[in-house]
Amino acid sequence: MNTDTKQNRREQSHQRILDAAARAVRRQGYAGVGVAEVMKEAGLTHGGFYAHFKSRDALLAAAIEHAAKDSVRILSRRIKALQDAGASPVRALVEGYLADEHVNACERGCPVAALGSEMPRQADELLEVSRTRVRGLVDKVRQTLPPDAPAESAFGLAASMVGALQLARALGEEGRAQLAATRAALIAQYDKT
Amino acid sequence: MNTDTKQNRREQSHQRILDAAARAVRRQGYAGVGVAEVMKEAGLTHGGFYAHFKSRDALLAAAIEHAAKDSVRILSRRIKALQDAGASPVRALVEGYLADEHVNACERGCPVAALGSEMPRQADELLEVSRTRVRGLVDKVRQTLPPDAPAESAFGLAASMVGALQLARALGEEGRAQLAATRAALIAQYDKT
DNA sequence: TGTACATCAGTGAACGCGCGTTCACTGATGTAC
DNA sequence: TGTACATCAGTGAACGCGCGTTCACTGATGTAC
Repeated sequence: MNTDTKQNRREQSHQRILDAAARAVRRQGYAGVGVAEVMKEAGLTHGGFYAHFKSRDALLAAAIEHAAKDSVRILSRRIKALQDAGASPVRALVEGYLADEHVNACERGCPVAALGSEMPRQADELLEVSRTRVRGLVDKVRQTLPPDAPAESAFGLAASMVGALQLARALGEEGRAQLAATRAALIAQYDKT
Repeated sequence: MNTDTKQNRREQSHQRILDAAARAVRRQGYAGVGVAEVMKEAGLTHGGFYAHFKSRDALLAAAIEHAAKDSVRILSRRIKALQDAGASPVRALVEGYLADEHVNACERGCPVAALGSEMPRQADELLEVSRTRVRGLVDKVRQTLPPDAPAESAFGLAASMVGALQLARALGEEGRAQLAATRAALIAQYDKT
């Protein structure tokens, strides 16, 4: 149908804007996302932006959620591959999350690691969305740990992984060497298989 | 001497600007530091800024180093008090770094935790200064751990503490509860006293 | 000691620029008859 | 089937605002004689 075509075009544009924003926010942080740049990356001009989002802040909130979905999809695939290759759930999680690929591909990676230190500074709506992402990460870790693991250990492992990813990214080359050892240590500690 | 007085005034202004910037950068992030706001907080007008620093970026680099000194001073005091009260070095480090006071007083706290996710995005000079701060934190942890601890464990503990502090700050109230358990777990893991 | 001059930290107006936002318009797509 | 009209996603010029930076000036402090 014709109506469908028009709707589809709009929807596709919307998705391209969201995709671009979800990458930009992880690459450049909350403050680094510019309306014009995002629209350009989506193949549009800046003027049309407000037909898609109420404001830059509304875009950011949607972008965080979109980024989380994107990251979960990529990480899940990697984790599944590791499990298929024989790794235990915990080992697959740690090796998947702290993979060198994740260190390098910040703009497609976990938004909690990409934005962690900026989250507490955000205003209402953005803060709430960001908190939900943190809880989501901790939950994901909790579901991976064996059911008899202490309740707090999910938060601890999530924090360790986020911190290690950030420090490795900040240090560059020399950080990557440290990561390998950290992966092994976390697996030794949390994997009771 | 009169020359001294004039020099002193200048030096005092310089310090107040640095202090204000060091707090601002931890409170608001790299992008959140504004020349006018910092000068105002230092009790001056914005025009005089360039008599003290070559550029906003030069201020930021100096502010990071200043923030690190400020944070080390505060943390060292807290850690020493804990040791004086009978805590082992590792316990004092973990309880001092992950103290509720540190969660709340972000603008006087560790710059690595306050800026971790933003560091990889900074340009040359700022990146180098930031990396040095990460190395400084890892070194501090290494010096606290017993000499026979595995070489990589300093990076791992530093990452765990930075990540835990960030997630606790992002989560607010509910994060503080998780922190207590994380402190205990990290001490149990790293303290072989 | 007092007076005229020099210094220089700090002031505040001004500038250029980028960014978020608005809005009148366009032109391709879809509808009515 | 063809023609006139309606819709609406997207365009691009324009706006106001905040920010980094510059610069001519001020006025208190310090120096020279």
